[in-house]
Formats: sequence, structure tokens, C-alpha cells
Amino acid sequence: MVYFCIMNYPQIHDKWRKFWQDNNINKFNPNDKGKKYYTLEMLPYPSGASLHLGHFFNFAPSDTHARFKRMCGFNVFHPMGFDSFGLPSENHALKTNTHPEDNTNKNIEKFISQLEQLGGMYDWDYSFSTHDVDYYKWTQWLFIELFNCGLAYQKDAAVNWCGDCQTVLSNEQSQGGVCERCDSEVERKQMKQWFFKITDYAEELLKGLDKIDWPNKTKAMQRNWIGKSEGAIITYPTNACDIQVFTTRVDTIFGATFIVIAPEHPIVQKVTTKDRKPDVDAYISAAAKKSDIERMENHEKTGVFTGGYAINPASNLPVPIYVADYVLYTYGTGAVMGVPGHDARDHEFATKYGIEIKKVIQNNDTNEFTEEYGTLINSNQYNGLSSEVALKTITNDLKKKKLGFLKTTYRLRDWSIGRQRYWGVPIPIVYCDKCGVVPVPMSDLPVTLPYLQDFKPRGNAPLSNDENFVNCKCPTCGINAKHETETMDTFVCSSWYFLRYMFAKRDDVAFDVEMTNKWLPVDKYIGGAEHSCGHLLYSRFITKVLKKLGHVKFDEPFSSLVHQGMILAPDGQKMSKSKNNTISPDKYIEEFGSDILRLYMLFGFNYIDGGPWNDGTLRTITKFPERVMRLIEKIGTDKETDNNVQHVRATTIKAVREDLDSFSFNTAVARCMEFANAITGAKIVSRESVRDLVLLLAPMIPHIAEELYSKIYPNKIQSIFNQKFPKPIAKHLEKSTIEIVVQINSKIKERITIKTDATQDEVMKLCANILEGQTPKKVIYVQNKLINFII
RNA sequence: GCGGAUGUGGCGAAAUUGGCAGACGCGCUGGACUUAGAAUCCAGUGGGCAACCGUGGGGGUUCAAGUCCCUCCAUCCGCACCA
Repeated sequence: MVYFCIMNYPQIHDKWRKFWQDNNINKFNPNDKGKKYYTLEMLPYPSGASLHLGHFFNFAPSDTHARFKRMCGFNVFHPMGFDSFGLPSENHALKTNTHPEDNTNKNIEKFISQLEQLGGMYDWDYSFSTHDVDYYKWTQWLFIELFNCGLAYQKDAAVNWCGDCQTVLSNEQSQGGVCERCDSEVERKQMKQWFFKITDYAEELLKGLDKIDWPNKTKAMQRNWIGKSEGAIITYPTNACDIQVFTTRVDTIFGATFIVIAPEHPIVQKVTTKDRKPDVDAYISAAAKKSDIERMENHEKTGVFTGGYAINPASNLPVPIYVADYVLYTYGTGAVMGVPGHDARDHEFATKYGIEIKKVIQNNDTNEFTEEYGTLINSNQYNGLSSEVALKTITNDLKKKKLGFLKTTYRLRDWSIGRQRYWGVPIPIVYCDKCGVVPVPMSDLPVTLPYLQDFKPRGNAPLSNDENFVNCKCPTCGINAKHETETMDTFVCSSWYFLRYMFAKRDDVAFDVEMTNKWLPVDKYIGGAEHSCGHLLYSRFITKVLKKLGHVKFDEPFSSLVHQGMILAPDGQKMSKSKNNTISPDKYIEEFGSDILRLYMLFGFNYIDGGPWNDGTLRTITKFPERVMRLIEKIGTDKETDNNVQHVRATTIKAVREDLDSFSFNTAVARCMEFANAITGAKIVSRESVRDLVLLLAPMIPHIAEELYSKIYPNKIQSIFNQKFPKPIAKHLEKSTIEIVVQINSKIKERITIKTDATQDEVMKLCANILEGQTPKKVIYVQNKLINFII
């Protein structure tokens, strides 16, 4: 289908992009006047050959917001970069039989040209890719900062291993037991690994959520991921040793009729009696083989009796000790007290293995115990206490006997950051036989990633095959030593990048402290919700560490966060290559230019929700800028004289300002259309009204708005982005008369026009004939809205 | 199981503090201009002939409920044997 266009959109785009470039319109200077405004989109992985529709839906509306802020007088910093290290780029390179470096550089070039086509207000002097040596040198610096204060450490631990990617993954990258990148099942593997001690910041990460303007969902996800729970650690003595259990329900301790220990727990060996040992050993080795997925899928509880008993410290009764894989070794103490009377899982287990079930908590509604508790000793003194008070009282009593104490635990685990892969930042550590683990000194950074021909992952770090890289001198004592050959998780690269943009070209510091404290935190951060428990958590952690180390003064990186919705295929399904329902932005840009694509994205969806793609709406939206063009051609006077247009003009300006500020782009476009309708309806088209309309549209259709603006003022050559965003004229916001609704018994009877801000008496006089002589029992009057007579 | 959402015309969607439901646009219908219309302009467009009825269902509060409360249903997303 060919549409007749009065404007050659693609040509307009090229023309104004060149104009911006020639006149440095997008240049950023941190010292310019205007209040600072730092707005940022999550930096893209340049792993694919070109930007996809999702990128556009992220970047184009964000750019509209940035341009709006600029026209409002802010000094707007809106940089863009590329998250070029890591599995996505490397896996793509492996698949396409290219080298990640060549491939990545090529992709970045293409990305930049597309971002330019999109009309993004980027100053490329403030840009980098995370695989640039000048950038990752400072990622290594960051690692050493963490290492020096004990937050980067090595330990032998069970880690998530992806067999397909041949590398360790963090918990965040293997949620649900599946590799985030390739969807294959993750195994558990015991190995020595580098970690960042994010758990030290669990409480701060939790508390910080209260003071940032983020979507509730994201905060809830982080809270859930951190998983704070307050409870107590109770000691259950046995003949062999003490068993510590963690519980949030100390108040149910009199109902604890057994103990369960996780199969991996070393204490199992101690408490197991000799005659039962074979059973237990067999069970443990079987449990160890189970993958997380099997564990998750199989919710039926299995376990085995160890033969041993522990003493319930509250009742002094002996309770049997079981090993069962429904208890997680990595959470709490790896052992729990089984309270089948009050916990569904314990109940299921106790029923299966014939363990005694006791109920000990009063039922608040009936004030009766629902089952017998006759065997309990000493429990009466706790009856009637709330769970919270009982917890404190009982814990205090146990504390006196040195059998328990209050304890807060978190689900959050330390962040495993070492990767047995090639395409990442080399960890700047040297192993010396004499000095041990030595951080590479600042003066020796960067530890450069060599260009390896063979970087295929085979389980060990590819860098370990490069002798030139491995062999080095110990920075401390000078003897022959070896470099660490693992690289860092790509999320380390992206955990601090927002600090670097402004200093992208500085090679003496990672970032300038004074300027950073002036420009950060980021005012508006925009990106997908999928990073809630990864990147967004890591960035907060690193920021808090940097604050503690005195490098920055703020402790949250992103004061306000927006997640864009997802654009779905026309059938409402997620777009995916395998379903063959993807839509490429390129053909639309070629045909209409990026502004039309942008306008459609702004108008056709609620930004936060997203929704299915509709080709028809995109095509018909091309008509709107042409309508504005026709209005310009009809300009007959400079000043606006039409009262209605004046009113619509003022209210539109006010509404659009609010809408663009709050990412309500679809209504902003709608307001502009209403304004255009009002101008169309007037007897004569005024230059100043059309000018305001085009100014309002400028952030949304930057290239076309420049063209329209140049038609309004054909004798001046100036960028619309150096003009001020319109402000509403106060006196035109209010109309002198207003229509209000007259209701009788809450049903609408009539609409009357009356002067604005009329009093109830004035309105009632006008309503006399509507009431037809009836006297209302009650009158509700809402000024400028309605009057309701109850008869 | 826990947590977060969402549910409004034929379609995409609007609707501060409860105050004219469906703005704006698409589509559709009719008209104008046209050799023509898939361009443009004008008019109409939730349902119903009406009284009335309409925001997932059912209750409730209120003069007034898409909006607040209770309850149920459906869909989506995240986490999940977290003691």
C-alpha cells in the first residue's frame, strides 16, 4: 500500500540530523547553566547485529523525555554506551564463528548509526563500551577496591555451573535452576570461586528501597530476593554434639517433635548412630545427585531417620533426628525443628514417617486448643501471648539456659563473579608462591585481555591456555608468578558504568569525585524489568560500597526508575525469532523515518504496559504531522485571538508538561491532537498557536518538528531544541463560563452553562425550572462540577 | 503456597482528591470535493425503539463508585520446600 505524503519524511530526517551535527546541537557541557538532569537508559548488549523493536521502545520515548527536560531549561545529561563484554556477545560470536572483539566492534558501529537514525540526543564524547581497555581498567580498579576491604574474596563453595556455557553463574543468573542465557539446566558444582560479599549489605539494600522512587513491583522483588526473616537460633543438644536450628516460630517450640538436617550438612555424620549409617549414607549420596530442578519439581518429601535423638530445650523431651532434602543447607543453619502441628511441610513429613503431631498454639477465634497438648511441659506460661511476644519470652528463657538467641537471616547469597570464559574483564589478581594472592597494583593496570584465536570454553578458563598471559612477575616480590585467568561476570561491568560516562575520556581516575557528587544519583533510569534482581541490585550494592569507601556521597544510584512495557507481536504473543513473529524497526524507518515510528510508540501504548503491535495505527499516525503542516500553510495572523483556542492552548501546554514528565506519552500526543483540532476549528490560524503546538511536539518528533518550525519561521535558521518549552498563560487556563451537571436523585437531568466559580445560590436560581416547584430535601453542590438535588 | 499487577466499546486506549465513563486515535456509517479515493474536509458512532442498561462476577459504604471496603473469578509476571 502506498500512502500519499505531503512531506518526504526520510529526507527531513537526514536534513536535520546533519543540521544538528553541523551546529553541535547535541553537545553536552556539564558546566552549562541549568539545573542538572541525568537521565539514562540501561545500556544495551551489542550482541545482535542491530537494534530491535524493544530497544526502540526503550530509547525513543526516553529520548523524548530527555529532550523535553532540555527544553524546560535543564542541563540534561543523556549518555549512551554498550555492555559489550560477557556471555551474550561471546555466545553470539561462537555461534557465528566470529571473534567477539571484531563482532562487537562491528555491532557497536551499527548500533550507533541506528541510535543516530532514531534521533537520540546523544553526545558521543560521553560514551564507551565496557570492553574498551580505558573502561575495564577501572572495572579492575573497582575489583581491587573491593578486594582490599575484604568484599572480594575466594571460597570453595557449591556454585551454579552451566554445562552448555561452561561457566559458573551467579544465583541471580540461574534463577529457577536454569541458565539465564541458554536455558539449559544448571548443575551444582563444588569449586573455588571469586565472590563479592553483597550479603554484608543485605540490610542496607533492604532499607534503601524505602527512600527511592521505584515501581512497587521491583522493590517487592528485591525485598523478596533479599529475603529477610527474623527469628531465633535454638540449640538442640544431642549425645554427640549440639544441633542449631533456625526458626521464625519459637512460639511453637513445644510442638517440635523432630529435627531435620539438610543432607549436605557436615553435622549429619556426627549425630548418625552406627547401626543406621548405611541408610543415611545412601540417602545423602542420592540427594547430592539431585539437581535443583529435580528438587523443585519433586515436592514430595523424603528423608531418613539417623537413629539419633536430640533434646527439645523447651520441653526437655527427646526428639528423633532426620535427614531430609526438603531442608536447604544454604539457608538458616541448614537444620530445622519439625513442628508438624503448625507447619504444613513438617506435617506432611511427620505423617509420612509416623512422627508425633502436637498443636500448641491457642486458636485466637475459639480461644481453645484445637488438639491435645497434654504431653507438654511448662508451656502454660506462654499461653495467650502473641506470636511475637512469645518469641521474645521463650528466646529469653532459652538464652538464660544458653540454648538460643534472636537471629535475622537473609536469603541473599554472595555474588559469584568469576567466569571460566574468555570475553570479560580479567580479574586483576596474581598468584605468587611466596606472597599468595596479590592484587595487581594500580600502576600495572590494565591487565589487558589478549586477542585469543581459540577462546572456546572447555570448562577451564580460556586465558589459562595463553602462556604469555598466565606467566608474570609477582608485583610484590618480583619472582615468577601466575595471573588469575578467570574473567569477571559482565554484571560487574554494568554495576558502576553510570559513574563513568561523564569521565569517559579521563585516564587518571575512574570518576571525578566532586563532579560525580554533583551529577549523581541518576534522576531517571529507564529499562526493562528483567534486571530487577540482577543489575539493579548489583548497582545499588556497588554504590553503597563506594560510599562506604568514601568515593561518593550518595548511596543509591538511581533515584527514580521506570520500566517500559513490552511490545508484543500483533497476535499478542511475545516476539521471538523461533516463533517467527518479530517485527524489525528498520523497514519502518526506511519508509517513514524514525519519528513516525517514535510517534506511534508514544501514542499507541501505555508506556509502562506495552502491548501488541498494530501496523495500521502506525501507518495512519503519519497523517498527524501532515495535518500540522497544513495548519502552518493556513497561518493567517501572528497573534491568537480566538478565546477557545487560547483556552485549549493553555490547558494543553499544562497537560503535556505533566504528561511528558510522568512518561504518560500517549495522553501527551492526544492533548496535542486536541489542540490541533481546536486550531482547525478557529476562523483564522495564528502563528503563535501553531508554534506552540510544534514546540509541544518537538520532543516527540524531533526531526519533523524542526522542519515544521522552519516553515513557521522561514527566515530564521535555528534549532527548535534551543527554544523554550511553552508555558501556559495563567489567565487562559480558566474559562469565564463552565458547564455543570444538574442531577436529581443522582441522575443526570440537564447540563447548564454558568459563570466559573458560581456559588450554590447562583446555580440554584438557574435550576428553579428544572425542579418544577419541588423542594429538595438535600442539595449537594460541587463547584464547577455538579449540583445534585435529593427529592 | 508467597509477592506484584491487570480486567473498561469492534480495536489501541483515557479518566488528581469518589463527581458528566469511553478523552484522543483507529475502524465503521453517511455526506462533500473528485474521472477516481486508499488523499482531504464535514457529520455520526458503548448497548437499547424507549424508559433504561453499561467499567470481570456478586455483595457493601455513599447523594454519587471504573475509583473506597468485602468476596469470588480470570489472565499475566516474579519467587518458590526460605523453616
